[in-house]
Amino acid sequence: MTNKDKKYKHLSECSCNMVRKSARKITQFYENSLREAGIKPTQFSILATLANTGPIQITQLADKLVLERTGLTRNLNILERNAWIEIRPGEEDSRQRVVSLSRKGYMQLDRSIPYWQKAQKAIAKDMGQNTITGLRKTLDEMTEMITV
Amino acid sequence: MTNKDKKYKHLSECSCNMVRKSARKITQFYENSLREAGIKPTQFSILATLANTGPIQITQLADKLVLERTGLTRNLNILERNAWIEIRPGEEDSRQRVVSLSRKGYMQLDRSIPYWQKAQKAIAKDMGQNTITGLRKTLDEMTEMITV
DNA sequence: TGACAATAGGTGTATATACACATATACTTA
DNA sequence: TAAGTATATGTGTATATACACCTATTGTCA
Repeated sequence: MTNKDKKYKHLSECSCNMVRKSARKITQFYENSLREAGIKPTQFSILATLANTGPIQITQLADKLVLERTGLTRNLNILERNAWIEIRPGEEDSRQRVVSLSRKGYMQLDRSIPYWQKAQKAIAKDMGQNTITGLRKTLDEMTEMITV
Repeated sequence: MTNKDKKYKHLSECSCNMVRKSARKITQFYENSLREAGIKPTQFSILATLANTGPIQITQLADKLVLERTGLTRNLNILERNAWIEIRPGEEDSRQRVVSLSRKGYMQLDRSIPYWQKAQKAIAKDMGQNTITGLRKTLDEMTEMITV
């Protein structure tokens, strides 16, 4: 191996790339799983979060989802177009917009859950539930740790 | 807790979302780190891979990067616009296009490496090198395992 | 060798994501 | 209370990513 080869070898150990690679793969897998339900993973995660939080303002929702606020806005546009969510102004602060699941949104979420569960189980079976649990812990720590 | 609450609680354990959340965070971190070098993490990883492989055809490169081929094409357009890479037709098979790093591409890569290293070290310091190594192993397994 | 399958690659279109900047409303304080 | 600051959100623009579909070339086999 020449010096030149060595010089670039370690670049393949990029921590950023390792996570993104996996993210691409697992996203494809969940997209395939959810396709029949007519929903994308991002959209699913937003509906799921809304089902748990109830009505919530945009900045808070973005924070919960670890999603850039302006990115969330465009995601919400899609959900609103599908009538899965309702957005109304904040009652006390008119700058705010409060997002909530619509009846149709709950129906879409309920319809999607079995497909999501199938994907969840497939991953857990392949990797082992313990591995997944450990992975979640490590990734959550990483997500918490990084302050951008 | 009502039944309704319970019903949606487990959705927060989505394996897809846990990886994507981390991917967003760490991407932001590396984007910030690399900004001064004038390069994005995706672009950096492509240049780095090219530095290791030498001239390589597009499908093979996409495979190495675990990147969807058509997505790679658009990435390559940007790199070509910056004159960091050269693309020429395959010598034996004229359907192929062979990608290689240009002199300017090597220079850009070399200029970027210190910024990348700083990010790498920051993550390793925060998480612990052992954790990172284990994480890489698990994520690589996951990436390998998932067949879309 | 001509028809058809296989392969390499690009384009159309939609969603996802990021950041810089713009706007509107609320708050604070001199 | 007017001026300046802080907060909540949206828009412009670029990159990232996915899939369905299209084209061009190559390979195969009757």
